[in-house]
Amino acid sequence: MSEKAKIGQAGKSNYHHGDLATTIMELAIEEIAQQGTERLSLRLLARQAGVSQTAPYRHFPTKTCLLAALATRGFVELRERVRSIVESDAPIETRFIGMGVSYVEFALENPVLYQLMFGGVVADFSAYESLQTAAKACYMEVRRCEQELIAAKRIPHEDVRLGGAIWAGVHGIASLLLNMQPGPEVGRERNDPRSAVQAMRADVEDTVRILFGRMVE
Amino acid sequence: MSEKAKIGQAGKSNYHHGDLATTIMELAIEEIAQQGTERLSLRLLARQAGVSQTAPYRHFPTKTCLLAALATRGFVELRERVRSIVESDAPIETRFIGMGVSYVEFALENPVLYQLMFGGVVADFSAYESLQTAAKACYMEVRRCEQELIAAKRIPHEDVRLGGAIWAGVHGIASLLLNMQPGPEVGRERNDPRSAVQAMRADVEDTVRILFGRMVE
DNA sequence: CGATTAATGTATTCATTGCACACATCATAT
DNA sequence: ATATGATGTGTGCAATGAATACATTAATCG
Repeated sequence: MSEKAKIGQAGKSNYHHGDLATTIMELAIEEIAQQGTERLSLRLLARQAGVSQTAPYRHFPTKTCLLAALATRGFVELRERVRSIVESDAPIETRFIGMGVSYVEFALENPVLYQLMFGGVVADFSAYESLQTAAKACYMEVRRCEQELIAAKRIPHEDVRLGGAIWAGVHGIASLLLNMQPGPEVGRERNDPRSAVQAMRADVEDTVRILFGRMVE
Repeated sequence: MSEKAKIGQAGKSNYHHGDLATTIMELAIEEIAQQGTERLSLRLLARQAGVSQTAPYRHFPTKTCLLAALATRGFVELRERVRSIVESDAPIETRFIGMGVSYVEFALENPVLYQLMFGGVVADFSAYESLQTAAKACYMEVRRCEQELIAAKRIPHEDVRLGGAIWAGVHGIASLLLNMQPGPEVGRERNDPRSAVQAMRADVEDTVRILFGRMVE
């Protein structure tokens, strides 16, 4: 069972690719990063993978299915990252801020995935069950962090919307950093939104603290 | 000059449509709301507008140009709305919270526009100058609100990232509300992210206060 | 072992799309 | 009135998403 994975690896039969699904996903990420979601074409990915033009459809019956799969993977990975922070044994204040920082960092490191998760390209989340459960699981980690804050009596626990507000905060930072990227010519004007964005990126932790300061101190 | 607008209005020549550009934009919004950005087709819009299949290209040389135009309009309208709040003569605390609320309300009322503005579909903002300046102008209103808060000595004014953080907050709320919409079957589980989202939507103002509470009190 | 079967990839086909190009028609300003 | 620019039309083409039928392989089980 451990050896079966290297099927098409060393120029063998060449009929079966070995792991087309993940290969397609990886190529897709690259392609989206350069061309955007609109111009992405399954056929091109197939060509790049050195495989029949319709082979990818075996794994992703629809272009949107591919995008949804990518988004799902994004939620899984983000959850993993957030969890590793929340479960560490630092004081809750540290973990809380750290969670926010690592959340934003994930977005910065995986811009394509993050955009797919929240960019509305998939439109109907509920049409893809695994996507929906992945998103839910991801949120539950954030929520867990919130619960611990409450338990530590640092905040009044009657705030039902607190979990959402926390998520909104980190998501907002991440989304802005991704979407308001300064072009090659960096505007240095006083009121240029991009300069604010630049400042935020320069020190994500500070930005998180500005937003959540009251909750932890 | 005031009568020239009703050109193709009352079943006249029918050759010139009168105002194809805005008609296409409006149809596009509807279509995107139902089908999503991917499935949107200029040809379909043309058919719906009762016009040649390639006519829209006269106004929007590219599909992405149409999307960019929509996003631009979104920024213009959002700016207008935010400004009307910020410029009123209520105390700054009220205007600040009100700004956040009206920002979120705009997103809820214009989900398609908002998604186009921040969903990353347009990818290269800097390729469309009017879009970029509209976005900048929009941010400047938020920023203006921030400056007034600072002037009122309510917050330490050395926070360069404050403007960005404020924007991130409202944007995060808006984006989450749009993207985590509960499906027909409303999850009532304790940890369902959608229940948090529902709570947020039920009272946007409270949510805004939770996030920005410290800044205004 | 050897045959069955499910997983995976291929070949072919079709309607639709984005977009380019040349042409038609109108509105207006000179 | 007429030249001119803005707007709409018609045709055509390459590329796409996707459906269908077929080929090849790997794994299972007698």
